[in-house]
Amino acid sequence: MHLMTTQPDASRRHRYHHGDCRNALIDVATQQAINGGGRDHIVLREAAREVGVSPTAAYRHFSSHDDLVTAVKHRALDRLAATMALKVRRAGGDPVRTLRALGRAYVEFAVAEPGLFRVAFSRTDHDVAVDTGGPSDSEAYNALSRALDALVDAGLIDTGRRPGLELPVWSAVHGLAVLLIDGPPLELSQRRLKLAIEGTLDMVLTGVTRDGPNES
Amino acid sequence: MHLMTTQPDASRRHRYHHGDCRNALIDVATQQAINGGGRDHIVLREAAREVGVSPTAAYRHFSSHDDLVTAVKHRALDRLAATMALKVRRAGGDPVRTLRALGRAYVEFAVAEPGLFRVAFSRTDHDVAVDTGGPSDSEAYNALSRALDALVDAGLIDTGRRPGLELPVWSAVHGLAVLLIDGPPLELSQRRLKLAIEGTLDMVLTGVTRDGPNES
DNA sequence: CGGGTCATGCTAACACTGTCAACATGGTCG
DNA sequence: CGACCATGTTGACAGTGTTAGCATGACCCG
Repeated sequence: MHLMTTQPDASRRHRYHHGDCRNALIDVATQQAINGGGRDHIVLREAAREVGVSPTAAYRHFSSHDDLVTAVKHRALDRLAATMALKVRRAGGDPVRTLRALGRAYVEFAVAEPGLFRVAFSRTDHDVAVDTGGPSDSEAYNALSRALDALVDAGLIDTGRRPGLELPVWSAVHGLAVLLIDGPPLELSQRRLKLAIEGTLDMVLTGVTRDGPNES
Repeated sequence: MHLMTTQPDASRRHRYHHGDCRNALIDVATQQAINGGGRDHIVLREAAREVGVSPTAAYRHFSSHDDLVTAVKHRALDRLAATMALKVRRAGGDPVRTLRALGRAYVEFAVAEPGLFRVAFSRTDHDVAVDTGGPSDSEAYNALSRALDALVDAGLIDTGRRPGLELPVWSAVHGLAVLLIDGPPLELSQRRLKLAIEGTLDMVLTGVTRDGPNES
């Protein structure tokens, strides 16, 4: 079967007998998540088959199926952070526009790549086992923190209210993303989708910068 | 095997040969979701085994595995709506307290029953196939709508801003719930959890009742 | 009252999946 | 050159969703 000549033959990148099978597997697993729309659609055996490798070969690179989806999960989180960083760079220094760009990129990513977004926030056994560091390990979370700090510096957020503000803001944006892709069918037109996003961002910014009726 | 006497014997409810096997299956499937913490842990064969029935018997009541989890999903949504309705009744007529009670009940349910909450908002093939009616089919959503209307009536929300306000508010609460049970490990103490919930509700109420810096 | 029909169960089987144990083999390096 | 180790492979096992075909009890109608 293996028609491998003795020559090293570095030109061909299509044999994984000492090409990186690991990344190849993550690639197709990622594609499975994208096409299928979730983590249940990433199936180890099919991925191995597509890579052209035996099912058990995957176990040289991943300790379990769950380990593979964890790899995809981190890749998905990276892509999310990357697109957010890109949009933020285009916001010009203004803190309000920065926060809005952050949130907009977040939910637009979810809508554009629901499969990736779902596995990015899917529970993996790996997470519950080893103590995954808190949210500050996420570059997206840190970007949010910096944006809020900038709003304080700009005098738009009262310093006393600043602590613990990340979670409410993140919640609003994350919730919108999740509801749009997994909630009840809202059948939003492109226009109404935009309105929902901007409306949510309005609520967040107002809620964070102003004072309101705080009777519990 | 079937030691069924000819007498109707209505007293015994423990045989499912003409007891309702369907509800029995939903019961143990629901328990699977609760114990396992998600929809992947609800497995048809094991449920049938536990009910004391052959695997294929389930197919007399559910067209597929997915159909079973859809049943559990609706049960979960009902329970969520029920606990919300309970808490709202205790809020006394005040519209602000009502909205807060609504949100609090929502995320407290998610934290108390993560398994049920996850399947309540998990994508099922059944949903994508038949056109499940919009969110107004959900009693919880309608309760939110009424609470917002009450805030308008109380003069706390400008009438012009009222339309489309359900989604942002729901997003904030839903996002918090999801992040608490599936997001990065925040290791919140009971006290900090309370603060996160109330802080989010503060943001929502302020954002909804006040006016803010709306540069897009 | 008796016989047929239909809902509801059962068994056997298929195609898959994740996972493990045991074996093979190529490249690397002392 | 020869041993080692990373990386593959084959074969098997348990468990899953799902289908086809068969059995039988309960109920209804003539």
